[in-house]
Amino acid sequence: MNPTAPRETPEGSACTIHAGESCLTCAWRADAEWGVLSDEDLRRLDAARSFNAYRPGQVVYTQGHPALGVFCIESGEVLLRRTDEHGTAAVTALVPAGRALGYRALLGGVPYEETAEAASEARLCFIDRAMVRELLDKDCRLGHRFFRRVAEDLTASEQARIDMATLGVRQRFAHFLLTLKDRRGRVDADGSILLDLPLARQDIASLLGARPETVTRTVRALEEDGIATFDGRTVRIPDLDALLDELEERSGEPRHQR
Amino acid sequence: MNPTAPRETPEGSACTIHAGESCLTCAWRADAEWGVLSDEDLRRLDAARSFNAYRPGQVVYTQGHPALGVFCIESGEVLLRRTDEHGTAAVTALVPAGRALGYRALLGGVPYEETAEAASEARLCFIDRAMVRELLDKDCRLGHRFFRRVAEDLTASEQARIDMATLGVRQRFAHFLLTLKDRRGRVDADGSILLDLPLARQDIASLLGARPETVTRTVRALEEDGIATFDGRTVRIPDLDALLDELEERSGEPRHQR
DNA sequence: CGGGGGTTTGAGTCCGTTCAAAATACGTGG
DNA sequence: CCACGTATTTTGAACGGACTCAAACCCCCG
Repeated sequence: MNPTAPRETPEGSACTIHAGESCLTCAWRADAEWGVLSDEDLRRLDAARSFNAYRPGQVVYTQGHPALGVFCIESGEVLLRRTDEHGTAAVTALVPAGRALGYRALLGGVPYEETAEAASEARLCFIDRAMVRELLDKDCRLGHRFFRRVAEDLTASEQARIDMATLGVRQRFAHFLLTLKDRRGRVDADGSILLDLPLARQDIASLLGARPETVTRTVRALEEDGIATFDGRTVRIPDLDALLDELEERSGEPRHQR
Repeated sequence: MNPTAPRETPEGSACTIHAGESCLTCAWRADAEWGVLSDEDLRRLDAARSFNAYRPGQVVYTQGHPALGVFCIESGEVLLRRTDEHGTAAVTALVPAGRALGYRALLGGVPYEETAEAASEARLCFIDRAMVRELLDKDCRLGHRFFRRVAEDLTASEQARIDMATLGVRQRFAHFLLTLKDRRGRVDADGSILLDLPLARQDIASLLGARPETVTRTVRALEEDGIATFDGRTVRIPDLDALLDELEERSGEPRHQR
């Protein structure tokens, strides 16, 4: 269950930079859980946190290890990978910048439930468990915010389960592209949308609950239908409406009752 | 989104019984979230709560309605049914006795995310939102307990997603039977295990992420292989090991990395 | 006794998988 | 900077599990 021993500090040898943004001026302050804290508490948070840069693929924390603290994604995206008791591994989420990581394990008092690794170049803050606990005790609202976040995650996970049962791979992939578009989509000179896939094909497949071969074929099919063109990890979407139409066509859907 | 107007009291016309178990002597006290409360608080909880009986299929609360409070399942089981924005309905969980219901919406400050209906004959407690809030404010540990519960639910939901992608219907069904066995399994005179299915075939299918026809065929296949026999809603499992073996055979499993 | 929903059964189809091999991308050391 | 070995991605062909559709069946209830 616990292949390697726990460590004292965040894993990997990412260099610690003390020059990171202040929590008070953080771009994500409004959305982040910490946003409920007073300026004074934020300053204490500021002083206590450390700041690290990660290269793509670098592990942030490992499933099964005791939770050392909470991470915040300042920039980049982080992949969550879970291995169950049968040894089956799957990507469970691609977490966007601005969100916290590892709070579930820390607040729940359990080891990390998944391995987190940087999907792209990423910069993360790390807040030690002692500081988190302290802030949590001081201001109950912080706990509420984290509760809300988990509740949202749960809703999202249940929706993913429904989609898995209801939608085909093509539709799930289209949905994934739209999510990416909202996060990191750019508009090209000719008006078409550009975005980069932050994941290897394999990991996209795992996230979608499909095999890599199927993803490849789906990509080709979308290209042949003029929905999108793929060049390496860059995707071009000439007509957003065409992609949106993909989601509507729910082929064989269970009759919704009442 | 909100088909009917919210109501003042728990839905349906279940008769309120004041003679229910006291929270202090509740069989689930040790497991339940309220277990962290002091005897004094438990007495206040006792006084404030109401107690209702539900017939199978009766709605406890409805998706989209504002959260009025938290329910506790004293006996019986409750089905959670979720309808997404496309109108696709799916059973998301079968909640066993001893667990709370509706806390996610209430604590998260959002409307109920799903419709809850009694799967079997059930007896539930209802705790008004005002009382929940009061206890929550007074004792932070209660909030922690609920956080833990949602975190566990999330882990379970993610596992279900993985199972959906990895396992066949037959294995998912076998897994479902084993869950039921742990909850409500009895041992017959001849040593075989007996249990009742608390759900209609349709709902089992939905919970498993399959069609009713497929469930029927799976049932037949299990009977032909001597794993279990089905008589209406009663299931007989002559050899538990044979059923357990079903779970091991993960046919085409994604190579687990590292 | 005649609905009516739920369940079962059958036949045919399709989507996604499996397996195997070729092609491409990638990182590393020379 | 190029050559090489490895990992990933792509392609092809064949298979199979679960789905669709449609009809028959059943049981419960009025």
